[in-house]
Amino acid sequence: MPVDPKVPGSVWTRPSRPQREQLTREQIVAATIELLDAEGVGTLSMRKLGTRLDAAATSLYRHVANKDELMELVVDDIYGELEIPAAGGPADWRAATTRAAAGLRAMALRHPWIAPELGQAGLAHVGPNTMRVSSELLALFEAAGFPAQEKDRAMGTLMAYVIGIATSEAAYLSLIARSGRTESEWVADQRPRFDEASQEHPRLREGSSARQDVNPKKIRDDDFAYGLDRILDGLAARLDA
Amino acid sequence: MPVDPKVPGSVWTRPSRPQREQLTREQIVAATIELLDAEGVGTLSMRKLGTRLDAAATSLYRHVANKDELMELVVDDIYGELEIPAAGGPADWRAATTRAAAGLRAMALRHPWIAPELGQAGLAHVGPNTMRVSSELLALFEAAGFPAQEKDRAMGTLMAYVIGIATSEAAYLSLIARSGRTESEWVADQRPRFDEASQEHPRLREGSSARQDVNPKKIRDDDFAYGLDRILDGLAARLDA
DNA sequence: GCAAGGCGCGTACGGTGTGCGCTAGCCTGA
DNA sequence: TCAGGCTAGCGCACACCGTACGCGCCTTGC
Repeated sequence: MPVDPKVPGSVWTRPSRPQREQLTREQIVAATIELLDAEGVGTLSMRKLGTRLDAAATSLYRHVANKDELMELVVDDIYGELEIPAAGGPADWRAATTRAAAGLRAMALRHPWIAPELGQAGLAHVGPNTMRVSSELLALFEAAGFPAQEKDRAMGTLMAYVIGIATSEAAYLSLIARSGRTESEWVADQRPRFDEASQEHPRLREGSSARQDVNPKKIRDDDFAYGLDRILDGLAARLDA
Repeated sequence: MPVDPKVPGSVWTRPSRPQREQLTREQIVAATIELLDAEGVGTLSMRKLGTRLDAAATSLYRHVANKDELMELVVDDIYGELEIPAAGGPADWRAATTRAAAGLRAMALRHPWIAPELGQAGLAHVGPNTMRVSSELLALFEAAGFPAQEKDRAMGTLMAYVIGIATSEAAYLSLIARSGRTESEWVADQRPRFDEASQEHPRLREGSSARQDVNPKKIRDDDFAYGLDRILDGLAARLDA
């Protein structure tokens, strides 16, 4: 016999509300990040998030205006993980910048779903951590000796590069993760398919076949470092002029 | 008197199928691009796309495996718009690369929804146009004199930068477009909000307030050119060594 | 001891992508 | 010439989605 939920049980039989501690914004953000890390951005839903917090989906809306705003909060929270080295003198500018860039990339690879969001962020998001990171990065370029009109551009160049490369790395790693294979296995699996597709573009094959036996993670690390070094070379040259 | 659609009208009264010309993959891709250009990626749905083609949403699935595959086709189709200058000698390498980068950025700004997709693409998509563009770009770096092990990396560096910067530009422009204002109006509107938010990070304000009265489009163009020049400087230096 | 406000929740609405199986027209082969 | 199979479009249905709304409980401040 189904009970009509409209008519609550008697005061005696009905348990008092399970005394849940209140939902908080921090809790919601933290749970969202766990869920995103575990399953990626495509399958995040307010209902799943609610379930994970033992709450109804609609309860979340007391603490967060909507899903987009939640994503903004989440992105800013992740930026909180980032430590930018303190600005030293012009001498260690390059080392500091390199470490900052590596930290940003590492952050994006720890949370592969975040890279596309970072790209979207730019001027629109003005969360506290985002601003702190920007400000600290800017300080690095300032200490390096970039004039006021240029430090913004120098930073923008670096950020565009790191976000760009991290986005494709993250997409690639997510794809592999979904396939259930290791990176090396996946690369080996895909080679015939890729070779066939690139049959009429032999130039595309050279690079990949030359590095066929190298650990793919090392390739990615080296590629990242290569581009970063070139960009810092270019910026350093500008500094000397 | 409502007609039960389960019972089709008699053969005589029921019109023969309206002789629509067949749906084709090309048609679907073209319509998708129109829809995306007009309304952005967030509101694209298979049903809307069907309506635009005078077809049921489910009919599209005869020609396209699913929405993700459709997006891959669309991305590759857009890559078809791109003309990469032919590889000349080492002399005009820099000019050619600059033009290629500008073309890629222009493409991404013409179709602001594409930038995030480009980031995701990387190795996963192997459409014909994508491969042609990669191959032609690679030829540019080869002609410039980069050794076989390095031309891939040089290209990757450039692509990461252009995609990174275009992604945030595109996101920003889409935001403005949705607000219904012009870019200059929007910038002026946002200034107080931004100033307040950056109160405790004065460094963030310097750059933006210094350029307060410059045409924002020109700022974006100049910023892009600045980073591109630095990167090409860095790559050129490597070439000389 | 009571009023007010904050919070969680049930329900509901208008979407989404897409699997399934029917139908009708076309092409093929006998 | 005609039967039979193949194909493309479609209606329906399913399992989701984000989120507006309003009810009632619980806590807080007086």
